Amino acid sequence: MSKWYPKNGRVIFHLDMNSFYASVEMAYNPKLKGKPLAIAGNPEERRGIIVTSSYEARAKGVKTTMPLWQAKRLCPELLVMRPNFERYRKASSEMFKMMAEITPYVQPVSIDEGYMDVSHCHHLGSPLDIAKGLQFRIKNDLDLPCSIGIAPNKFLAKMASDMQKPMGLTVLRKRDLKTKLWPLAIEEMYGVGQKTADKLQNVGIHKIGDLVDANTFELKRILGINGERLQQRAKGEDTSPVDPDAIYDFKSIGNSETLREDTVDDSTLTMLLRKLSRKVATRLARKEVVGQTVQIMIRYYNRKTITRSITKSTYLSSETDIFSVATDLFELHWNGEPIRLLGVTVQGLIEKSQVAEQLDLFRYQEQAGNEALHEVVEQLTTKYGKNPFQSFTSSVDKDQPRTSFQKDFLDDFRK
DNA sequence: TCTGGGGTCCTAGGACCC
DNA sequence: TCTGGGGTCCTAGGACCC
Repeated sequence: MSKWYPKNGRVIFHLDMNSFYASVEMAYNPKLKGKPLAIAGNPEERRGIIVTSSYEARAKGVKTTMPLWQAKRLCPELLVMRPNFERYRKASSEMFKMMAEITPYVQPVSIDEGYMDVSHCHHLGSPLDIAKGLQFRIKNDLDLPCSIGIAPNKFLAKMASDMQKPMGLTVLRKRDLKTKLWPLAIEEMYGVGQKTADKLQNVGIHKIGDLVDANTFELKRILGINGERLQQRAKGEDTSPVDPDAIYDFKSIGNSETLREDTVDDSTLTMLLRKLSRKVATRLARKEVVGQTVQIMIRYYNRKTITRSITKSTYLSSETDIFSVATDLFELHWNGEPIRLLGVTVQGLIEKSQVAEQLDLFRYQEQAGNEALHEVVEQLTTKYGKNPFQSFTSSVDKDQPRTSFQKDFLDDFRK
């Protein structure tokens, strides 16, 4: 049975839904099938952008993040819908359910993609058969297309799922790297964006394969720790585990909004801050977490963006508290120029239930600490006839020379 | 008529402590 | 009179991904 599985090593799937939002809409309304369809953030707004588009739209040059007006110019017959997140969430949870029926080692990465570790699924057949079955079910039951990459680690699985779309099944083994991975352009590599691609091209690295032979010190000099990691990945090495719990320890919750028009109007900006604080508070409450740091983001008319944050000594989660801190930060740091976008984020999150525990622990430590300190001071006072700490304070305050009493104490102390 | 909104991770400097 | 080095926390910005 285990003939298909490596003796040492893992079998990882990366499942990626193809043009997910558009595909879900087509599953709901089959009349949309075969037509150029785009999902746009806010179709009525000037500043709407393309979130996803069907393959028919892509054929006309429509791309994700393209401003809507530009997409319509390229493809005048483009059908545009606004996102319907309820539908997408439902389809997503059905898809993850099907994955979880195969193995509990499922790591959701976003609404439409996830990793699976099927290293121990011998009883279900070969990896390729498992992947085929999963892809078939998702297509048959949900009417949604997906691509699956099969590889010995997450990075290669991710690259593999990208190689054939839509409805691709791609196996990428170590022995396939030379022909399937290394010839790809460097900007195709997961983890390499425009900036990194520019830096790498400047030193003659144009293909993923070029990374393999590159000098590691040189890479580290240019890209920091990421340079080393990219090289490891290019060599096909990635030990990061499939972590089903990764989605639970989120680190921040934030909301931001681009205004219809750039503005300096105080009441508009205050209202928006209030609205964003409320949204964040609602989401914190739903997840039953609280946070210690509040961050605001201001994007000005010229797209220059600043963030300002402050960490409080207590945890907060209410709309009132978040709004109050956000307003303070805003008033302190806004330079008065027209604003395009505002954002409010709460970071340093912990579970609500942990706050009480922490508070108890803190009280305990404080109390224990105070008791211990009192004891020490008492002992010292007995020994020297008076509290040495007090005289230290006064001598520093008044800039007086040390008394012989303090010298004694210090000598004693340093022993 | 340019370019959304949700995140994570890394870096780097300064404060502060030991 | 001049002085180390490591660790952690906080803050701001940048790169990347979906």
